[in-house]
Amino acid sequence: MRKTVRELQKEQTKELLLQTAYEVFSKKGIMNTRVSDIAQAAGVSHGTIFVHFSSLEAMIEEVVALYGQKIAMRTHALAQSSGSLSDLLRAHLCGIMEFEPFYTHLVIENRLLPPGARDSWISIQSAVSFHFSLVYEREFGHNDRPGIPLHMLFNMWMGLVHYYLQNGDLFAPEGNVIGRYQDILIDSYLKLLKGGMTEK
Amino acid sequence: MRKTVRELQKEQTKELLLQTAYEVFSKKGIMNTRVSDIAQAAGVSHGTIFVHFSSLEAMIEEVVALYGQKIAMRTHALAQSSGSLSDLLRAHLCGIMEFEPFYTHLVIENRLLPPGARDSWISIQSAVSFHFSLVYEREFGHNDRPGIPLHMLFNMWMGLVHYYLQNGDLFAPEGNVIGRYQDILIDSYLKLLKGGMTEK
DNA sequence: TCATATAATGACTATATAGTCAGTGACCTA
DNA sequence: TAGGTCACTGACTATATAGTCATTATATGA
Repeated sequence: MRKTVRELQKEQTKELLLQTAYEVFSKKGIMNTRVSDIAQAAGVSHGTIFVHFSSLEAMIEEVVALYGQKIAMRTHALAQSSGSLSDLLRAHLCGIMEFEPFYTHLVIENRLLPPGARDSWISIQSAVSFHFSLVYEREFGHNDRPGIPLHMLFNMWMGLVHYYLQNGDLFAPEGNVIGRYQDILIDSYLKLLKGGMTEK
Repeated sequence: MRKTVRELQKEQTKELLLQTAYEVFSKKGIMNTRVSDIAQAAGVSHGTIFVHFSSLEAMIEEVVALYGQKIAMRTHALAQSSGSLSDLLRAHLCGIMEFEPFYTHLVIENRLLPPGARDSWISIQSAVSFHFSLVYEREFGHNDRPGIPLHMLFNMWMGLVHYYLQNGDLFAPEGNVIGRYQDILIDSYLKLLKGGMTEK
């Protein structure tokens, strides 16, 4: 059955709301955004939001799910062409950089978001973890760092990156934390990792 | 001039409010706590809070300043007796562990707190940074890790620890993240650090 | 063409909660 | 001991804001 104009416009409006919410969240933070902020930015009335979402929480969950998936997909795509761990880390940071303001608010607020949003957040991490393990074992095997579990190496990388994003107001008040620090982050991490380690 | 009973009781009440707020914050999180939660837990009326604090924000700032200082002092004390970096990291984690629920909420919420509270949070980090640099240079000098700035090594440690605390709901749902992971955290970090590095 | 369905509207309601203030009784001091 | 002071009370106010719903205007399709 063909789509009527109405159905099409409804979809467009919802699309508009999701994207507008993403932009407002990126700028103001998620928990600091009011329904009216989004309505106003999208140029629709307050009530329209609730035509498309059952509640603000539901809307947050949907926005985070949608853009979380975009982030994961993009990271996935960039990671495909990574031969080395160095490439992968750079791909990871590139993926983040494309969504940096929003991603940063997820880093800052993820524990305070509705449950579904936190789940989406965690699946982004999982996607990265998958590629990290893959590339790491291809490059080094898994016995080169006896006593340090692979997941710990992954957690160190994530911890480092998120630490910089979470404290972005100190590290790069203009906002481009990744652009400014990606080289030193990757370089330092790899030097530490490879200290005394032989490649496969 | 001697203190009157009144003055004394006023001080006691304020003390009680600060400590009660600390406890409620530790349990419920800071931004999720209402004035009435604290009043009820302390067994005073709602209005009493505002006899002692000009606003909820001011109260939060004062609580975080007070307990932030306690944490810093305690860490300082524990770090004094640290001969090696290993000792220092353990001291650091011990210091955190004594305040773990509250400290965890600072990790999770610090970017959303009133400005003064964030300042207090940052000074805790500074205190740790100071000891870290001191012990590190004593143990290794500062040329053993060419190409990795000392502050980056510090940020990696902090990033790792905070990553575990921030995701404590995944790592240790019962809450004792540090107790459960301190050995592996210290061990992994030091192994990574010392890979191929000679001591001074 | 017209009766119906529905996306959008925005005024309205319900609720949560920070902060105020007049009142009270215990303490203070002269 | 008497009048004043002040910590404390809790009902009250002000405000912000999520969510509702009757109404409107437009598209649908018989």
